[in-house]
Amino acid sequence: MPPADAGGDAAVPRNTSGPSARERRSQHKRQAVLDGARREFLQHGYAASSMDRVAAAAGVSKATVYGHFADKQALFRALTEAMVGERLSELFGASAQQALPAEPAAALRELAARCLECRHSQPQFLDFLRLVIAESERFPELAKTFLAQLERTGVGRVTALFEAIAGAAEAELRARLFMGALVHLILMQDLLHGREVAPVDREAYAELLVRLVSAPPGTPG
Amino acid sequence: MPPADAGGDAAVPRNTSGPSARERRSQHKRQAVLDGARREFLQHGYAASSMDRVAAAAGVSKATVYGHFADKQALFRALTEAMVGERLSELFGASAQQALPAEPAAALRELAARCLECRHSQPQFLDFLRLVIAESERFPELAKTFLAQLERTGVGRVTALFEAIAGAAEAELRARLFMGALVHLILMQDLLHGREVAPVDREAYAELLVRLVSAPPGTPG
DNA sequence: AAAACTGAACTGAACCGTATAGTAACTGCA
DNA sequence: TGCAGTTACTATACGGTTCAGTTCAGTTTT
Repeated sequence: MPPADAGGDAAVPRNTSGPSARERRSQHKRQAVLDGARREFLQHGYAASSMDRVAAAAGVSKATVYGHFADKQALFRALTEAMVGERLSELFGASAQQALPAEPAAALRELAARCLECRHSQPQFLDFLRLVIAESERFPELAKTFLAQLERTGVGRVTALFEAIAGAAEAELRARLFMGALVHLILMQDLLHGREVAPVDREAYAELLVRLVSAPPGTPG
Repeated sequence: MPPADAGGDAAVPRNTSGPSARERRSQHKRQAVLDGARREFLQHGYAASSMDRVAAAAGVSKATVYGHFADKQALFRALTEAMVGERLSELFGASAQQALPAEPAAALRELAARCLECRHSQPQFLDFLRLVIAESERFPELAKTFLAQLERTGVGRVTALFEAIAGAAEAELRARLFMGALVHLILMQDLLHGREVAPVDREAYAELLVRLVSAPPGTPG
C-alpha cells in the first residue's frame, strides 16, 4: 500500500543529503497530478470534472492519483490553494514589482493597465476566478484563502500608493474602490462575455478611475 | 404522448375565452417544475444538480418534468432566463423606482445602500450571481442575457443620474464605475465570505464612492 | 528487497432520459 | 344529462452511461 500521504502536505525529508531519488521521482509524479488536475478543474469546474480524466491528463495511473491525494476534494483543495498565491503574484507581485513607476499616479495607471489586459497576459486567471466563485459555497475556506492573499498582495500594495497620494485617512477604502472597479470590469467584460454585449473603452475607464479616485480628500457637502 | 412543447416557449391559445382549465393546470405544473429547478440549481449548481431531485422538489413526476422541458439544459436555460429580469428588477427596478429621492446625489446614496444590503433583501440574488458566473462558459448566452438586462436596468438608470450631476460626457463611464465598485464589494464580502476575512465598513465605502464619483469633470494633469 | 508506479478490472452508486401502465380531469357531442 | 375521447399527469422501472474509489498482480527504479 502506498504511504497514504493522501491530502495532507507532509514533506518528510529524513536524510541529511536532500531528497532521495525516489522522493524526487515521487514529487515529480505528484506535480504531474496537480498539473493534470489544473487542466481538468479549470476547464470543467469541480462537479463536472472526472478523476479518470485527471489521471489521463497527468499521464499517470489512477492509483497514483489516489496514492498522493485522499480523494477528489483533497486534490481540489491542494490544487486551488497552490494556485491562489501563484495567480495573484503573477498579477500583482513580481511583475508589478518589476517596473512600477515611482510617481504614484503613474503607478496606478500602470497597475490598472496591467489588470485590464489580464485576459491576454494571464488567461488562466479568469478560469481560476470563475472556479473560486463557483465553489465558494462548497469550499468556503478556498474563497477565504484567496481573499486573504488578495488583501496582502493587492489591497496592501495599492493602499501604500494611495497613502502617498491622498493621505492615510481614506487610503484603504480608496484602494478597495480602485481594485473593485478594475476587477468588476474584468469580470463583466471578459468572464461574462460583456465584450460582445456592450464593449467598454478600457483606457478611458482606467483613466477616469485613476482621476476620480486620486481626488483630494476635501469634504464638500 | 404529450405534445412535446419541450423546451420551446410555444404558447398556443386556440380559443377565444382565455386558457382552458387543462391549460391552466398544465401551466401550474410547469411553474412548479421551475420552482423546484430553482431550488435545486441555485443550491447545487448545474453539473451537481439532479433531475430526480428537481422532480421531487417540484412535487411532480419525472415524466412531467420531461414533458415540459426537453432536457436538463433546456430546463436550466428556461429557469435562468426567467430569473434574469426578475432578480435584476427587484434590485434596480420597481423598488428603486418607488422611493428614489429626487436629488441625484441622494438618489445615488440610496441606490448604493440598497445594493450593499442585497444580502438581506435579496438573498437569492447572490446564489443567482454565482450560478451565472459559474456557468458563463457552458452557457455563454445566459451570461449575455444577464448583462444585456443589467445594461438596461442598472447602467441605463444610473447613467441618467450622472448626466444630471456631472454632465453627459463621462456619465456612462461614471455609471459603470459606480455599479462596478458596488457589485465588486458585494461579490467579495458576501459571495466570497470576505466578511469573515477582512470586513469592510459599507457605509464609509458607499459614502466615499458617491463623493469621488460625483466629482466635477474638471481635467487636471 | 522495498518503494513507487502501472494497467486493468471491479464495485456500488448515481445520473439522464425513456418507456409503460394506469389514473384523474376536462372537452365535445349526443 | 351521459359518455367516449383526449390530455396531462403519476408511479415505477429500466437501459445505458458515468463516476469515485478500491484492489491486485506485475513492473520499474533505487
